Amino acid sequence: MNRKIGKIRDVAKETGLSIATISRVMNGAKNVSPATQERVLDACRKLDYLPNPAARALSTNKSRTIAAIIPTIEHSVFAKYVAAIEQTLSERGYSLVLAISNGKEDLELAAARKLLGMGAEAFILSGSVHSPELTGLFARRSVPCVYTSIWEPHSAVPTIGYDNFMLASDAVAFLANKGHRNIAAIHGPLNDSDRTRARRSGAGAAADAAGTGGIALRFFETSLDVAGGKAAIREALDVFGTCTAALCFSDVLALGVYFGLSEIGVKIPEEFSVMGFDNLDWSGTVVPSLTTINLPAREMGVNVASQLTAFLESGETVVPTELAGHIIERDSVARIE
Amino acid sequence: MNRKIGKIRDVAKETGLSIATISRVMNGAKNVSPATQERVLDACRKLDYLPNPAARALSTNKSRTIAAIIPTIEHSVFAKYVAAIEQTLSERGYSLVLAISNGKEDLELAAARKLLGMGAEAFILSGSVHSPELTGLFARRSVPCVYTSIWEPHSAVPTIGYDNFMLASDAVAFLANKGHRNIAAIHGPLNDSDRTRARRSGAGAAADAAGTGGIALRFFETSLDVAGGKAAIREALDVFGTCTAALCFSDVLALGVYFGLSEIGVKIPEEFSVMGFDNLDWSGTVVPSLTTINLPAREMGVNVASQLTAFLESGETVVPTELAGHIIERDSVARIE
DNA sequence: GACGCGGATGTAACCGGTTACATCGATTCA
DNA sequence: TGAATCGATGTAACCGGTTACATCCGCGTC
Repeated sequence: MNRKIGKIRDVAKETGLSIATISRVMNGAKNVSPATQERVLDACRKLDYLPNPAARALSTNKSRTIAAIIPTIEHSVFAKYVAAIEQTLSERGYSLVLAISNGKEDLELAAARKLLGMGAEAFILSGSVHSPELTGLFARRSVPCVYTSIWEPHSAVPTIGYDNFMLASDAVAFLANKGHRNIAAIHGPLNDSDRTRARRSGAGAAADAAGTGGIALRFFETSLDVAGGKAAIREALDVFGTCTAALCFSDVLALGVYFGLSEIGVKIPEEFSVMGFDNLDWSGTVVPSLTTINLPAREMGVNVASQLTAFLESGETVVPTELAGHIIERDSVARIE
Repeated sequence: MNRKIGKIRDVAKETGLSIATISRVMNGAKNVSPATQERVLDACRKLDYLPNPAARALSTNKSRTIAAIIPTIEHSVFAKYVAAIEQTLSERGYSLVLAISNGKEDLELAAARKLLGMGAEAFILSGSVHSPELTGLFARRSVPCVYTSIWEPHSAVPTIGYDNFMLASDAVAFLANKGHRNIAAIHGPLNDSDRTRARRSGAGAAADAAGTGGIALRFFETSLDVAGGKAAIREALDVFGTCTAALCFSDVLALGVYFGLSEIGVKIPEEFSVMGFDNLDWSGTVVPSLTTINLPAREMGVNVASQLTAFLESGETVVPTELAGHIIERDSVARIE
């Protein structure tokens, strides 16, 4: 035990007050005289006192720590989202513990156990597909938990996010409306993400809905990075030569498509149209600027963090929330007849 | 208090053993008979018992939590680095609490206080410039701490990272060697980052060293994102029309330069050379592939996390470590005479 | 048979806070 | 003047683990 750091008893001794009073001051209780308060605060400063978080957590049964388990933090929209969560939690005096699952259910479960065993009070997960053990674990301990990046109003666990099905469907409709009839949809690994699956279904539904004179939609699965996009567009052009547009389920993939096309001298949008998903910070800057779907990543982070802290503080139940995404039309999609 | 969740006393009751024995089993102590161990483990499973982290932390004075305060998590090399830290800590049974400082000293200090007051046992900071209060705080409480992303062998606090001065200097030498005499160096906000300053000095030193028939190096400060790079190259071309190469202190900036040049129809590398810094995962995929400097972000994360946990576990002092960065020559820099 | 020894287990103090309840002095009111 | 009230403060139990130390038991030895 480090002798240097002051404990509450030391502060009590220093001020001649009881530990109860010190504790009251530290927690901003109302019934302490201003004079005493001042005295205590001074002593704290002098002794460099900081309440022991473990002791505090032990008696209050609150750790002021919230865990987020995300599939990845590298590239894509997750970084933005995590930053928003961190910021918001921080403002409210909570900390964020982070775990990365790489989209694997078993890693996610292990991470959850670890974080639970580390005192996390609430969990932020991505998507709605999780190991049953995980959900069981949370249920038994009644740990508050929310699913994000998706919108499923009837989910047992509240969701806060956007409707991936609808957005993808809108995207296809948008392209169709521009005259595109043969569309390559490029997406990341399917079994890692129900968001991807939802987007795929949504795109498919829109294509089907187009009915007669309908839309040919072909899916191309690839790795979720720039190289993946580049490889996928090459394949698409190869096996689906009639396609005139690529709908990428991430701006990162779209960037790969940009370079894939640049490499073979195909001009965007004159010769080929590209549409993204995410609206990452650079997507308006690339040339041509990328038509994409804005996902409210920051907003989502703020919302989740606020609701969860509100719940923990005052029991306000977290209400499932759909955040609007919308198409941002820029220069990468051409109208064709 | 939630009645559902089992406490150690419940497990003791269930098995008819004492809490000491339960505790021993939970901590893998050697002197428990295999039979008892089995019995305890069964009971734990049955009661869904997980040791209370706060209680554990209180008596052992260890939280198994390490804090990292980083300037940003969005774009750039930090995401990769954070992912590596998380993974490594996770493997060793530690958790990562994350705070984002946006490069502001006061935010950093506030974050550190909060994290300290939340039980972080060690701190990972970026760069070597921090508020004196921060360093004082750590010193008084003797909280282990390491500075990363930089290499300063004589720093009082151990550094684990790469030599930004040297790498930038190498980069300029590399360009000079390719015949470039007029170089625009594009970098992010100066006062946010001593890494940027170190790179700037290094580049300057290399330019000076070139001596007679020397190198004209001009610096352009911009925002650290794709748009920043795009704006900066435009400015550079404007006020420094003789330059033949841009050295970007981040691949993100280089990407902006790519698009800035593409917009005005300047071909890379035939008409203009571009060099990056970071070696982000996409930098080999862009067209033309980007010549850049590989920063060992992942390696750095692993190294920091391992050393810190080793220190906390067994007191092994953390040894300052220089990680090698190196130039990756690809296609974006041309040799000119 | 007494002794020593070592492995398995139990007892209880302790970690550093929070908080219900008790106490105390001053003020107010009948 | 005595009772009731109230605000400020103190006392001590409690949160749920860990761990030093004590105990107990079986076994080999002399």
